[in-house]
Amino acid sequence: MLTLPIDEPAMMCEPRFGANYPRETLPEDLARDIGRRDSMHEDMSNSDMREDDLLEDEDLSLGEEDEDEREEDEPDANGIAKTRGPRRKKPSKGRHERVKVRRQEANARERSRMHGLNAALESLRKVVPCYSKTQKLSKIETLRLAKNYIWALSETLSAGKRPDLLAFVQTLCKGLSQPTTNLVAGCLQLNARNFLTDHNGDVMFSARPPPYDSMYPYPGSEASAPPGHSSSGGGTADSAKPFRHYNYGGAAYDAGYYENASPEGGSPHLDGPLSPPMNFNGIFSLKHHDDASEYSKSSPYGMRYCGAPGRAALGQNSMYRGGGPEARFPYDLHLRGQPYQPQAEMHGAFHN
DNA sequence: TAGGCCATCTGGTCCT
DNA sequence: AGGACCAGATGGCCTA
Repeated sequence: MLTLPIDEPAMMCEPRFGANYPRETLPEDLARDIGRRDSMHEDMSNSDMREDDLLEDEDLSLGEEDEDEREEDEPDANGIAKTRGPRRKKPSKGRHERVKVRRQEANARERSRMHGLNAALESLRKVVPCYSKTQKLSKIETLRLAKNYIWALSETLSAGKRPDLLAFVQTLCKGLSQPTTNLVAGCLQLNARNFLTDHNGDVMFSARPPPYDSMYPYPGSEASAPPGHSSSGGGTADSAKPFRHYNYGGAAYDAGYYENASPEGGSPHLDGPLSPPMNFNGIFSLKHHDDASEYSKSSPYGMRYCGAPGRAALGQNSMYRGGGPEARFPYDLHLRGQPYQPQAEMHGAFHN
């Protein structure tokens, strides 16, 4: 046989994770993954090795010395030595090995890069609403939700007044898939059917969230509506329609609070020197709570945003405390010279 | 079984 | 030359 063993350590492992990617310095999961990949690499490399076989056939016909710099003219189809034009260098075995090693190193770098990207994405998952280890948001949904979250929080600051809960959640769910929308709604103990879409795909309000209404009824609301049964609140035919995700193009916002453009329309206008409110929403403080298990334990949805320890979900600072529809958000803004703790408040509202 | 999601490989491009 | 980044291709896994 002309081929080398494809699982030859010197061929497959040593160059691949040599100077640049020592296996022992890799993250644990990456090293494990690489180990798995190495074990899988036999069949994965088969195509390469078939190609390698052909190349090595040529190489063997050329001999062992490096032929990269050979100057002899190769005869053309008529047997006449070509003296002009670009000469096609046959890859020598040494050159081919170097190419292969570089390719393997590039693959390892690319894997590492993608793992870093995924790690960053995972950290992003932890600071947007509805983090769950068991039901992870997809990459695209994580990015969309993060964008909506930033936008909604920015709106909260720029508006300078209490936002409407449903409008906030609707903003969060803009453009998200239905499962993700349901997830967000579930995190906040909302029923997704409460923000319905009309036949144009625009989100419409049909009812207040029954769980909150039943616990903290608004004046005149149907306090007897059973929690979790949204259709009983609205009672309309629309309320029975399956929830569809937000339509980006024609978003129907709560006119009172989200009167600006959609998240797709760019950052909301801010009067301050910085466009987005920086370091506002407790995201950074969340870094101290990387262990989401403690949150998920107490959550009926297995998520950390429902009933975090040490915080009364529906207590004094709850967004659902009494009052009218304007009093449904958990915090007051103290914009001028007053102590202002929006981080903790927003954290409590959406990271409980 | 189709579709969604994901990890990985791979070749190209750009930059240092 | 080599690394970072990107996008296309591919195959595996999972779910409706």
